[in-house]
Amino acid sequence: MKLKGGRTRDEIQHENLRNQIKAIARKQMAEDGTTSIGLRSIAREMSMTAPAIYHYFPKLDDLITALILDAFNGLGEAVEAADASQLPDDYYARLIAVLRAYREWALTNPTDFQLIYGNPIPGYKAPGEITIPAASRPFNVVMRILREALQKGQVTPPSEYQHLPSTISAYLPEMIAQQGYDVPASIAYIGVVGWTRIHGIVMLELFNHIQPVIGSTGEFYEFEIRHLCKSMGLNPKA
Amino acid sequence: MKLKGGRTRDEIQHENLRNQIKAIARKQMAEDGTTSIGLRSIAREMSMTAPAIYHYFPKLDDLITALILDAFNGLGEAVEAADASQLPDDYYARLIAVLRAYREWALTNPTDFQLIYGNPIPGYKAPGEITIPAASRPFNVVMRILREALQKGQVTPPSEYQHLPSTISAYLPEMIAQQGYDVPASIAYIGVVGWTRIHGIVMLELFNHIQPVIGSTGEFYEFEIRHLCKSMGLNPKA
DNA sequence: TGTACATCAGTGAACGCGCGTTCACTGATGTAC
DNA sequence: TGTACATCAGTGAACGCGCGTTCACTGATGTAC
Repeated sequence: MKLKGGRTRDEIQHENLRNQIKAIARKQMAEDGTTSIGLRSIAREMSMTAPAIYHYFPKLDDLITALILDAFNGLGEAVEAADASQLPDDYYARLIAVLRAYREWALTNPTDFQLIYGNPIPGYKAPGEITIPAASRPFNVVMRILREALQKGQVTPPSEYQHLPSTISAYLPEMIAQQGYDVPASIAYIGVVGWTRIHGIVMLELFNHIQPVIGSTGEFYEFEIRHLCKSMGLNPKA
Repeated sequence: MKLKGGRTRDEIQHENLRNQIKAIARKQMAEDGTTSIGLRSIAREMSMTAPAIYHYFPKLDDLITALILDAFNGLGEAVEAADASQLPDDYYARLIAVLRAYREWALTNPTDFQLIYGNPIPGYKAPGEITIPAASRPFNVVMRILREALQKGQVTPPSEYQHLPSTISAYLPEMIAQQGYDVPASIAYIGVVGWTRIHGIVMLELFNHIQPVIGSTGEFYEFEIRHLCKSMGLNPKA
């Protein structure tokens, strides 16, 4: 029997169970780390036998891939939503919102963040052709904001980034073309710089390395992302 | 029978075996991740029975603590050696060498780096009173260089860091006094900023997230640490 | 110099637990004719 | 409308493997008298 969307009741039920399995896997990760995902323990928690899980994920690796995809897409959606929540022509507000969203998503989904940006899971090999597009979403948003801001003349890449190291300036245009970013190399470069900067703060905060040194990681982050925008000539709307 | 240093042959033998156990644990981590350390598998590789290990590490956690300590100290020593390898009054060269050493140590000891800065090991709780002093060593080196450079007037904290967020400017002097850094808050702050910046690059490079975007991570790092020094007014010796 | 003793590294067996994956199967459901 | 069939979620048993930790013990060594 077909329902709307061309999916049968069975297919919907199947997907519901896949989601339930993933939800339990996420819970287990939160409790015991990303390496603790186990088909047997998930089955136990679902009051099922272990082999039943194989109807939904033929291999443990498939489950992990699904979790990683969900995580990348979750971060991507959070970042895109933050961007969309601001006035389209307020590039400063958009970029700040996006940078905040990156940190907030990491702090509210620490195990998902570890799953995608932390230690690899032993023995697991991610299928790049599937995960990479999802992984690019947050960076795509930043590139879009910077491109639009640049078109309106509201971004001026720092002068020292006009002359990049030779290997990098040879590489970036290729990457930019491939990704369709349509920005000058200096803008792509500063996007990468921004990413590494917020990522370093978030990583050190996530594992509690930086709190004892700086006190308030929240204020530190706010202060730093503002200076980051400023350093590229992107300022609050008058 | 006592030998030099007041240690018996037995004590030396005991320590040798502790080191051998740690070496095998490190090898296993390199192969299967930080969560794969196992007393039984170590014993197997040493052609021993598992209970024998308990003479050297009463708990698995003790072994992990020893590995973490070694890792922090290894990074600390690498950074200190890099500092010492430069002319004492060439603060720019010293800081650059130190920043390079951080990345190089991470890349040549990726699992040790994951052990101290990556995902926590499920169920393991680090004894902070032991690990924190070792963990501070690299940052201590940076603070020392900046303090000396400042005394010689060769560092000028960026103007925007003269006015820090209130919580942070209230917290830093306390932290500085406690650690005996003897620098103004703006200098401590920029030290933290520097740490988060190199850490972000290293983390993203270590897990291969940034290569596809920037091409050469080595040149990127070099370029960025130079700009970092420049941004605090620390320039190459004439 | 010889003997009694203490020390302690290492063994082997056991406890109680975990895991991923395969296999033949049951039993319910929906489908085709 | 009734029957034969295909589909597939889920079971239970098994395979072969892993783990940390405890326990009573053996056996060698060095020490004290």
